[in-house]
Amino acid sequence: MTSLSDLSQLTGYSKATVSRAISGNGYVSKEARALILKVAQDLDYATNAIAQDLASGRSRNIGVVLPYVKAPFFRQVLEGILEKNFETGYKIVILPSNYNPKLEIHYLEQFRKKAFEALIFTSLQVSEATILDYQKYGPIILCHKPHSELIPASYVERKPGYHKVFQWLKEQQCSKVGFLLSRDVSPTTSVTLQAYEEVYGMKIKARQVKTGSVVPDDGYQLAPQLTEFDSIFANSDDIAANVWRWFDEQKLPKPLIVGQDCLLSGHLLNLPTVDNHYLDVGRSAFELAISKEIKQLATRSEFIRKR
Amino acid sequence: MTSLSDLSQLTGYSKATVSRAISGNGYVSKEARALILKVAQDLDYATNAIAQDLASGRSRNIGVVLPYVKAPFFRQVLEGILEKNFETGYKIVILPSNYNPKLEIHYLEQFRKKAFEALIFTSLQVSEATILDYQKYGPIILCHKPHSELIPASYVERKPGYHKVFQWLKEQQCSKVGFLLSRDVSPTTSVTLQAYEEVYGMKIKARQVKTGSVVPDDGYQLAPQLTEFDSIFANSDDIAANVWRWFDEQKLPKPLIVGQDCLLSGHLLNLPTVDNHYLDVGRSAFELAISKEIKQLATRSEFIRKR
DNA sequence: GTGAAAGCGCTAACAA
DNA sequence: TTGTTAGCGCTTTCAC
Repeated sequence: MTSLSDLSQLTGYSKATVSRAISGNGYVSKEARALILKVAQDLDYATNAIAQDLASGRSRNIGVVLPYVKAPFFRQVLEGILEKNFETGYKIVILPSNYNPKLEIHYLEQFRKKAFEALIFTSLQVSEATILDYQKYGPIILCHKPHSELIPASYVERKPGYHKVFQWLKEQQCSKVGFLLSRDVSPTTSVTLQAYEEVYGMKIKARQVKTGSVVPDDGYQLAPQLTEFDSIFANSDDIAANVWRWFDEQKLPKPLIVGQDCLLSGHLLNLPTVDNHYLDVGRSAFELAISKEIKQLATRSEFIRKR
Repeated sequence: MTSLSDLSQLTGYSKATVSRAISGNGYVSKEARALILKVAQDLDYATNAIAQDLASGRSRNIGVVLPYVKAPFFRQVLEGILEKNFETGYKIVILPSNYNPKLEIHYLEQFRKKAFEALIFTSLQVSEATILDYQKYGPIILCHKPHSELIPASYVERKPGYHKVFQWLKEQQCSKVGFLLSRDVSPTTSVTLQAYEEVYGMKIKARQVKTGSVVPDDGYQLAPQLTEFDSIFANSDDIAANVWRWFDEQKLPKPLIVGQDCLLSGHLLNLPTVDNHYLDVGRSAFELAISKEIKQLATRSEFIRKR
């Protein structure tokens, strides 16, 4: 555990000179540098990152709050963040929230204590007011469209892709569209239903919508409730694929099944899908996190009919 | 940016008393505490995590080195780590290596500078000698079986599961087994071929083995070279599924295809698989990281014929 | 070119 | 119960 003082003592130079020699900031004579570096080498000296952080007042940590890593959305957003972060010198810290607002608050508190220089929320349980509150401690980025204009965000503009989906389903003469969604109320849910209503020009009926569709197997579990439809819009390829599997096993005629997120499962079964470009969401979220600009970046989703 | 000193000045109490009041360590009179906490509240005071780290000499960071997050192995090991870490107070820092030894060294150097209290390598490019070298700075855990007994590790004991695979293939009268592997030389490769040779009692022939099978699509690309086999052992369900897809598209009779890792793709197509329990590998790796014990934990793989 | 000294913000041993 | 003091290890002015 060699420290700067040790080097200072052993070389006879002051801590300041040693610091300069080691860090390379400021003038040091050739001989001094040589000696100091040599002794440092011999003693296996390394600067203490924590002390540097304290002295410079920065942690270079960026926290990424996410409920879990399995889901395509969270996984890919994370991937985008890591990609952009590559070799920037920031450390990406994973903060699992499990959708628990208490935990989110806990992370916000750590943020307040300067444990992180920025926070990226891939999912938010606490209120936007709370976020607005904590913004004074640094950049907090959301990964969905906030109500407030004052919160930086990087999100998917889903409408365009969804419109295309429903236009296509309409062209295919589909008149009974069923929906698989995760929750009753969520921004994604409302934009989905809105797009449908705009294209089909009719209000959606409650029975068209099945919620509780989160993990792949939910597709299999919910499929029996979908026999009345001629088409299904699922919230993920993995789920869509499991709907397909149920119909396949039952030897029932299959409805048109549209998935999302361009996953392997959908590819294998040749299901149409929506590419939501989550990677880009992650990339932009990272940019926002280090830029300290308050702006909102939208990435447009894209309907992929054939692959 | 209120600091302890500010509180000390404003309340008239010493920094020590304020520190005690805030942290809850040590005696403070009711009145003192009340006053101090009130002023702290009013000033929106928060202890500085970096300063605490410096004073306590710990970062509470654990670095996880991984080439990328897409692959099931890395993703699931990470998941296991995060799960075990949940609410321990450690911060899990993702260190993408891209299989680049230079980067690995870079992270080891940060480790030396106390940026991390422990390091988990899910994949290792640098030599074990290098790891042995850096061990003096703290625990470094590997996620494959090391040659040296002196390096803590959590890994999959693949032999048992693989044996079962080949026994089953033999029972099914498969006499021409093809292999899809990522690299020519790797611990996994050799254990795979060894298991085959032990069960079949014969040397493997070079033409049975196709390498360069890494991402799902590689299965599709390599499939045309597999027509001579009556069975295929692939290194992942995703890859196995793509082999299946190619045969399906060509309307060729399908060989028995065995995958690995219990992924959705294999499930959809009802392919036999090997569960390598990567989650457990991650969980144990984390335990090792905080335990500072030098031991090696093996998780046995498991053949899953029907699901 | 170099060094003294003052911080960064907090903790902890010891005294009072 | 509280305060004094001395760090933790490094950076950075500002003189010399």
